[in-house]
Amino acid sequence: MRATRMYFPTLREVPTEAEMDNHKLLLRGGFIRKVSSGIYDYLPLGYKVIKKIENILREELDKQGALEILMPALVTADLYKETGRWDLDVLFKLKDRKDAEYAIGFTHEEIVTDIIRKDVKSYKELPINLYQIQTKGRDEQRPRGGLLRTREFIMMDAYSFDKDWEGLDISYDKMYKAFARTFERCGISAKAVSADSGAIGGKDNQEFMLITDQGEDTIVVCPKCGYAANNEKCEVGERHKSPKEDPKDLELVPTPNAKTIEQVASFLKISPKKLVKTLIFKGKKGVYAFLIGGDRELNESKAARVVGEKSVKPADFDIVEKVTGAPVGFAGPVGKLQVDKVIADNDIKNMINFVVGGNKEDHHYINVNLNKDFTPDAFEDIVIARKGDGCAFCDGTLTEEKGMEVGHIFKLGTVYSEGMDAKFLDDDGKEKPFIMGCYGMGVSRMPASIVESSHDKDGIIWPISIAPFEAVVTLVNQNDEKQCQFATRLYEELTLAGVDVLLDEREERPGVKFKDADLWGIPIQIVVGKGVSENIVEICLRRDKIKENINIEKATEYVLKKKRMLLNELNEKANKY
RNA sequence: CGGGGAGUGGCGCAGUUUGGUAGCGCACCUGUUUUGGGAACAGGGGGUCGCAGGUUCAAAUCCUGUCUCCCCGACCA
Repeated sequence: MRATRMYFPTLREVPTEAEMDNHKLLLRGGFIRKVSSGIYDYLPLGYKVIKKIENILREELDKQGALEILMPALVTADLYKETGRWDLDVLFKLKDRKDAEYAIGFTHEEIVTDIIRKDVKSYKELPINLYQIQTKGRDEQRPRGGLLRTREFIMMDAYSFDKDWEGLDISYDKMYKAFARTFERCGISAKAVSADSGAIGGKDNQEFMLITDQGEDTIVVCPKCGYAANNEKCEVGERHKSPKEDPKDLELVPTPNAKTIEQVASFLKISPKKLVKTLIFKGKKGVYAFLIGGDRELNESKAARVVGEKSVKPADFDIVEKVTGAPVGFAGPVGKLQVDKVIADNDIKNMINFVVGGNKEDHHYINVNLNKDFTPDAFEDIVIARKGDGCAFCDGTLTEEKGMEVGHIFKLGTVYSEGMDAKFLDDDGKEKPFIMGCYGMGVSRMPASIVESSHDKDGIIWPISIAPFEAVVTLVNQNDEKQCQFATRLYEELTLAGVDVLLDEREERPGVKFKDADLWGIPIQIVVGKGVSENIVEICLRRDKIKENINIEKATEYVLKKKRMLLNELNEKANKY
C-alpha cells in the first residue's frame, strides 16, 4: 500500500474525550473515530487490525472443528422471551411497521439453540460447535475507555452442543485452547481466571484476563497454589485468628446521627473492623439479613446462592424499617429482626465484643458476642475477596491484580436447552436436552487491550501478527531520484515476497513520516535516505529502535528474516497450549 | 440511575465574570525556499459559538428549557 493512496487521519493533539492511553493512541493514529457515546467508526488502519485478529481467530477455531455461521443481528422478541432475557435492560429494542418487537442481538444462545432444536434429532450428529463473528448491541449503563466498553462491538461467539457432560468437557477444553492460542498469537498473555457466571447462568466458567493496571476488573490470585479468580467469584478461605479478649456484657449505647460505618466507628472511637454490618436484602422468596465485617463488601452473587435465590437486591427503605423497627442505618441481629434468614460471614466466627446496629434509632449494641447475644442461621463465605484474605485451597495469602476481560468461556449445561425445549434422542432411546457451552471473545476490544499493554511515549507497538502493516518503507526525500528508486524497488520486492508493507512516499518532511510510523506502531521500519549513495538502507524494529545498516541487495531478505523471527516468538508462546 | 465537568472551524483552546464587528495555535489550500525526528516566509479558505425559546437597540456572553459528550460512583444500612 502506498501512503498517498491511504486514509489515516492522524492527530497531533489528544482529543479531550480520551482518558486511557490506548484510546488516545487509537484516536491519534487514525484507527478509530467516535460517532456517539460507545459507538465507533473503524477507519482503514483500525479495521485492518480487526480483520487480522478475526482471521487468526478463524484459523484457531476451525482447527478445533468449530464451524462459522452468521445469525441475524436483528432478533425477534419471541426467542429472547422464551428464556426471559427479553427483560434485561441491556437490550436495544425496536418495533417493525406491524408493531412486532425485535432486539439487536446482544448474545445468541437462544438463536443458535433454535437452529439446533429444529434440525438436530440424534446423538449421532453431535457434537456440534457453531461460531460467528458479528456486531452486537448492548445498551451499557456507562460506555468507557474508547473501545473497551462500547454499546456496539464486534464479538466472536461460539456455542457447543454435546450429548453429555464428558463431551462438554472436551468441547470446552478445545475452545480453551483456541482462545489461549489466539491471544498468544495476537501478542496478549491472557490469564484464565474463574469467574462469576452473571446473568448467563450455568456451571464452570473462566474469563481470559489481560493483566494491566488500567483494567476495570479486580483479579484475586494465590501466589502459592496459583488459584486465580475474579474478585466477584473468588472463594475466601477462613482465617484462624485466636481471639485475645474476654467476652464482655452486651450494652445498648446511644450513637446520635451515626448511621454509616465511618460515622459509628469514629463516634465510638474504634476501628471499622470492630463493627459488623447488617445488610437487609430481598429476593423473590424472602428477606434476608447478611452480617459482614464493617470493612468488607457483600458479594451479592455468593449471598444469593447461599439463600437459594437467583439474585438478591438491597431491600427498599420501608422494608428495612419494617423488619428492624428502626430507620435505615441501625439494623442489627440482636433482638427482634423479622427476616427469613440471618447469614453471617465466616469471618464473624472469630470476632469478639463487636458492634452492631441496635434496631433502634440512634443506637448501637457494643460488646456483642456470638451465641450469647444472637445466633445466625448459618455461617457462609459471602464477602468479596480481597488482598490479604486466606486462599480457600491452600494456606497462601491472596494478592490482587487489575485485569481487562478479553474472553469468557462457559459450561452452560442445560440452562438454555431445557428452557427452550431443545432435545435429541440418545443411544438409549431417551430424549435428552443438549449439553451446551458458550464462548465469547470481544474482538473489537482486543486492539484496545493490546495497545494498552504495548505502547510507549511515541505510540503503539503492534505485535506483527495483527499490525496494520508488517513493515513501512520511509522515503526520506521524495525529490531525490535515487532514494525514490530504492524505496520503490524495496516496496515492490517486499510486496512480492508476501510482506504487508506500506510505502511512505508522501510529500512530507522526514520528521512527520518518522513520527507517524512510530505512532502507527508498524513493527519493522525501513528508512531509505542518505545512505543510498552507498547502497545502504536502515532497518530497525519499532520495539527497540536499534538501527542496522543493510545493503539494498540484502534488505528484502533481512526484512523477511525479522518478520519470521517476530512471528515465531508469538507462535512459540501459542504452541505451549 | 446519582454526583461532577464540558459543548466556540478538523484537533487543542481563549473570549462568557463586566452584552457591543468571533479570536489564537495546530491542521488545510496556493506559491517560494527547504528535506534525517511533527520546517520557514508570504498569501488564503473554513465557525448562524450544541439546539429551542426569552430579555435587550444589541446575546458566544444574561435568563429558561432541552439535547449531547466526558469523568467518578452504584442503594454498603
